[in-house]
Amino acid sequence: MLTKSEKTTKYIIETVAPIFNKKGYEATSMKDITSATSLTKGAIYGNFKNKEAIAIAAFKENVNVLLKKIAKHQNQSKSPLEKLYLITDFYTNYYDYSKKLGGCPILNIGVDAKHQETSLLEHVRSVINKTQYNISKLIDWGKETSEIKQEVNSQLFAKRLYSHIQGAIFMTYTMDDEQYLKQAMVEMNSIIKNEIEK
Amino acid sequence: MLTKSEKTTKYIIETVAPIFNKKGYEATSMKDITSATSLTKGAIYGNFKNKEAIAIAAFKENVNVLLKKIAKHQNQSKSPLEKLYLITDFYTNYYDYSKKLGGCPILNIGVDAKHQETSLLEHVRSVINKTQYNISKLIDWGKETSEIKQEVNSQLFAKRLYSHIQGAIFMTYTMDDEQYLKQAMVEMNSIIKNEIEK
DNA sequence: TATATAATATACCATTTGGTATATTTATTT
DNA sequence: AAATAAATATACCAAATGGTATATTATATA
Repeated sequence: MLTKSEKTTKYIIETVAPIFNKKGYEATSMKDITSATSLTKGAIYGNFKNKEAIAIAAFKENVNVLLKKIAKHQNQSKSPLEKLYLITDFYTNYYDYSKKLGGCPILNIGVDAKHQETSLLEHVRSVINKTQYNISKLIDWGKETSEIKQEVNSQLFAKRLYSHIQGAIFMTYTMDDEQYLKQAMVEMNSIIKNEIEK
Repeated sequence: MLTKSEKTTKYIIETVAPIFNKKGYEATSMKDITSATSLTKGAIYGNFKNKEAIAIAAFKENVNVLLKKIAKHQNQSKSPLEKLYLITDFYTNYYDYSKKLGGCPILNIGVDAKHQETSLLEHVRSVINKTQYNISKLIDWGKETSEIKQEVNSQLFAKRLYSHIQGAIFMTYTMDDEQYLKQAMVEMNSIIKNEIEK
């Protein structure tokens, strides 16, 4: 069972996560945080060391929610190749979904953290590396099950897919045009079909 | 000839352009601006209405410098198809180049401006639309000169190319890994060769 | 129920924020 | 050179910033 402060901590994180994601680290003020949570500074600083700690917890929360959602989506199939297709399938509808999070945390915090002294950028990089690693392992697994061509460079493809997705997310958000994301996923599907699938 | 205040205005814009690009609108303070320029608030506010006006001027400056550089690069050839290849060629070395500007202004300001009340986002969108329009016109021109396949959807391709480039820029910057950009441009070249070129 | 402890609220702090009114300096014109 | 106009510097403002010390209130333990 959670103690009261653990519950408060959880409540604060979940409440401010979309705010930090939308506005970024510096543009989010303690006033934003106390207003959104209806708590006072005493409650906030009793549960977090400083603003940076809240921002990091908020980013981790967003990423956790997102990665769990993707993992669940991938569970629809047990085949590595199909799981690959389920990634592009997930991102086809990512615009609507990620709006609930306040945007794409990787894109937003990745860009925002570049000029800061926080450790947020390292967290972003870590998430990207882990995600790309998972994709490359999926490819390797597909080679073992003979669904995927042996000659595919799994790490290179993972970077390629990830870069493609992030570009489409940026364009879709900036232009408020979902076609970028939809079209990019159509393109990735045909790349998988033509270049990856055996 | 420039008046004194015109010279000062120009000097301020050129000096603060990379700062706004790096840090974003809210995170750049008037103190940053006065320190960087060694001018006082009197000089700054004598030449600009407010901080927002400086940020917009700074963004326009960065975009102008960038677009002129690309245009010059494209002048190496007079063929529309070759000009297309010169775009990917330009972005192959974009990491080093854009560092001087404080990063990619489209990416940085595009993400940063989303949560603001400034008109910066509209400016970003305008630049993206114009750039994509130029690319699509290049394709159309290539169709006329019979260098490019008639069946290519020029507008769709322009969006696809732009999205690809921006994704690679984001990844290269966030991961500090130029391979994303280099690899993406190799990929785009082969797409042009296989899908666009007659 | 009394006591100890944990959690939250309040009041305050120095510093910084964007912006302005006015004084001073620098250019331009007569 | 004197007068005028333009440009910049100085001094100030109220409001907001992140953070802290302490008071108060809930909660858990004895």
